[in-house]
Order: sequence, then C-alpha cells, then structure tokens
Amino acid sequence: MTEESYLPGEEEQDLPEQIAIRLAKRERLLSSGVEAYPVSLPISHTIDAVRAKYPDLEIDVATGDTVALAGRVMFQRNTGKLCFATLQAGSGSRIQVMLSQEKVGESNLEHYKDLVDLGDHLFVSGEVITSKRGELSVLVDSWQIAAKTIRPLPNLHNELGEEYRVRHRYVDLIVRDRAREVVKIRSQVMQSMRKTFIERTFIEVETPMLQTIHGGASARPFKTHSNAFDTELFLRIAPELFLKRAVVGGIDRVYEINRNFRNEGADRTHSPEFAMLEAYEAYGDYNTMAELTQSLIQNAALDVFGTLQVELEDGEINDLSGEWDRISMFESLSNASGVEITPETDIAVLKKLADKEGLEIDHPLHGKYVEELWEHFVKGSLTKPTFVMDFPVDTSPLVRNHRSVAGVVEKWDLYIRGYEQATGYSELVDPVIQRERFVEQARLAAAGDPEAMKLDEEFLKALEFGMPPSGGMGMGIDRLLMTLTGLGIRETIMFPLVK
RNA sequence: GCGCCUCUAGCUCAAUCGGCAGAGCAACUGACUCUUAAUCAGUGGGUUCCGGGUUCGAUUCCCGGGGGGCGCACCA
Repeated sequence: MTEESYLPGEEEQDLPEQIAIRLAKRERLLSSGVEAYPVSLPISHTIDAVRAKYPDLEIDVATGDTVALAGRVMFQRNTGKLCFATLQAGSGSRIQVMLSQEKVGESNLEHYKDLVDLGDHLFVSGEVITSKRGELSVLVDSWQIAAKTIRPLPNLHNELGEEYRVRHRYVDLIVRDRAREVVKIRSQVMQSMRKTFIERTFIEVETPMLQTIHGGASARPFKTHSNAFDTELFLRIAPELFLKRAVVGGIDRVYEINRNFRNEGADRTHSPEFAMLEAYEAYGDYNTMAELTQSLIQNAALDVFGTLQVELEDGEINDLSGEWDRISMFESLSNASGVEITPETDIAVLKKLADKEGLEIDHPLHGKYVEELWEHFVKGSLTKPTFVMDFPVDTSPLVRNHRSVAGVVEKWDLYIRGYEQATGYSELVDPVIQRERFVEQARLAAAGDPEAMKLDEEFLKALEFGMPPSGGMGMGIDRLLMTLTGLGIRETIMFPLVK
C-alpha cells in the first residue's frame, strides 16, 4: 500500500479525492478566519455526563439545560433545514446533536453542511432535549470544528480487515468497541496485579533492558551497539539476574512488570517484544510462588470481570476457580505413556520412545527428551489450570535441586487451557553450584547451542555475597490477557510489531 | 527460516475461461424541519502491490521482489 503525502500549499492533484476535498475545507476554514484546530474549547460536560444526567427522558422534551460538549462525528443525517449528527466520545458513548435552521440561521447551517465531515471533532453548545422520536439530543445554539479530519473514516458497516486494524489501531479504537474494551481490560489487570503485590508488601523495580550479557532464559537476543561505550549490547530476554541481585541487596519482596525481547518467530501466542512479570520472595519457595501466582490471576479475574468463570471471545468459559491441581512431570508422563520414566531412565530408552511416537528430537540433554515427551503425552490433556511440578535438572540451570527427590529441580510450569502461562522456582542460591551449571551451559554453547547462557561473572559475584533462600516466578502479561479474553496476542498488544 | 494461500476505489468486497474493472458505504451536485446504517435523483473516483516475461492484447497466465494470513520450525 502506498501512502500519499502532502505539504501545505502544494498541488493536491495527486491526492485521493476525499483527502483533497477535506484539505480544501480546512483551507476554507482558515481563510475565513476560523481555527480548524482551536487550542481550547469551553466544554461544560462530557457526553457520558449528559447521558448519566438524563437516563430516561420522555419523547419531545426540552430540559432548559444548556451544555457545551465535543465529540467525533460518526454519523450525519443532513436534511434541508434540520440536520442530525451522532457525536462519539473517546469512551465510545454517543449523543445526537440537532442543528435547525430556525435556531442557527440559514447561512450558518449551510456552513455546517459545507464544512463538517464524518470523523471531524465537533464542539457544540445548546439545550438538552429529546427528539420527536425520543433520542436524547443537544439542540445546537452554536458549533465549532474542534479538529478537522483530513482522512475519511472507514465505513462503519463492515468489519475492518485484520491488517488495517493492526496498522491503524487508532482507527480501530475509534470504530470498534471491543478494541477499546481490551485496552481497558489490560489496564485493569495491571492495576489488579499491582494491588495484589502491594497487599503482600512487594516493591516494584525497573532493571536494565540494555544488557552486556543476556541471561535468565534461553532465547536468541536482539543485538545492538552502544556508541558511547563502543560495545555490543543486548536487549534483555529476561530480568531475572538483576532481580536476584536486588534480593541479594535485601529487597526481599521484589517484582518487575516490563518488556522482554526475544529474536524468535512470531505467531498467535508469540510476539518479539512482550510484557513479562517476574517476582522474587526471600524465604519463599516454589510452593509459595504457586500460591502467589494463583492469587494474582484469580484476583485479576475477580477485580476485572467479577467472576472466576471468565467468558472468552468464542463464548467458552474459562474456569479459574478453586485450588489449582499440582501434578508431577515425571509421574504424569509415566502414567500417560505407560512407561516408567524417572530421572535415571537411560536416554536411549527415551530416544526409542520418542522415535516410536514419531517425535524428532535431536538434543544432547536427557531433560530435553523428558520435556518433549511430556508435551507430547500430557500437555494436550490439561484443560483446567494446572501446576506441573519438578522438572529435569539439566534444562533448568537457575533452579535448585529438589529437597527430597533426586535428579529433579523445584520448578513448576502453570498451564491454562493448554498454554504455558507462568513458571516458578525455588531459586538456586548456592554460588558454587550455580557456577557449575553456568559452565555446563557455556560448554553447550561452545558445542553450537547459540541460546545457551554465557557466564555472567557479575551475577555470580552477587550470589557469592549471599542470596537468601527464595522463590521466584515469571508470567507473560500478554499471555495472561489472552487467557482472560481468548484473544490472539496481537489483539492484546495495542501496537504489535508490523513491518 | 521453510511450505501453502492472499493483495482490486477512502473502507468492506465482487468480476475477468486473457478483450472498455463493478457493488455497498464514503465523496461530490441537487431535493428534503424529526433523522438515527435517513431517504430520493444524479455525478465523479482505479498504476487491479511492484518489476520483468509470454501475448495483437495481462488486472487475469509465467518468473522475481514486497506486504499480509495460515501451517511447520524456534521460542514464553
């Protein structure tokens, strides 16, 4: 799609017809000494306020109440001597305005018909009345263009195409109630989660997004360069290693909600930049973090929708109620596959099972086979919210060993409707074991795994100063919005990346 | 990154077995003092994503490029 551009005073011949016509109207306004974009207007009421004040007037009533308000023109019905327009506020609420020749005069009404287009912001003042059909209206004494629109709105009687909605989200927000609603829901969910954290005396912090070493997860990073430091920098893939430094420093209950960046594929559930919540609690463990996570999500559902039976876009009900199940990864895999699988099971056995199931896994790690097999056998059957507990050690380098089960770590993943929603750990705080794990990762990196972590000496140094036993959790915010609405990730993010 | 599908007016979409490109809404002109997707009469608006090829003729067929969608891979 090519985009037209224009400069004031230039030839407008190549512009689309409707833009040229509207630019000419703007010029006509200006040359008659009228502002097309006035700096301020004496607004007395919002559209919502007028609607709230007069919820149910009779037909054909004059209130004697004069109001001054503004809104975007969404519909116009211009007749000879009595014109109607529907104004819309940013909230989406609408009110009808009426201009009669009797009230404003013939030439003023002609000006109105000549200059006001669909989409313009219009200021009016006049009496609140109801029309002969009973529609709550403002009978206009005077009007003024509040902002002249140069581009026409799309027609309101067809759904916008997916691409247009994403590329012109501001238009989408004007014409589609649900788009406005989703923005509001997202804001309310964030508020609710911050409320839950405040109740539990957590402190919100912001840690670096530009990092010299990317760590805390395994994913390909975006690279950039600092001119001042003449060094390569990475956009963070996770805030984990900095939040743990904060815990070392005595910020015992700490969380961050901010963007992570991962240079991976994008689909219905993945975006290159995505909002992430991470929280750490000194003297907590993965059990307390599971409880926290369940509370965060349940509180959000209650605060925003007033129910734990959340209705999704397709009408299905997502039941978030009750105490969420906790199942063991190895146990559930053994049950579902019919083969006893433990951390001691020989990798050759796992390979054979994977081959039999038609899974192509080419990876050196035992744990990778366990996780892939688990996804194959168990993941699809999880519909209720479920914590999957106790992961293989070799794929979870930042998690401490299980307190009583050998070969696994104290890590859970929370699945809701088959999507991985959150993860939680009992954090590894032993600097010696952490170093060993990092060295192992670096060894894998050398073997050609580009996503394995580099050694973060500064983080290790922080651990050497002593990190208290802690629980940690991470949750994708965009994913949470998807879980609560049933929308795709590009609908939960207001301005998703487009080329 | 790979495979399949797709791109036509401001918006949503038709059509072309290769032969003057259409509709609804929007726009423009006119009529209309109670409309509310107002109505009625009329008018204009297109590099059919871009570049090349085949052809008397390409928007349609072929090749290349770009945007978008879906699936697979990677990842949360």
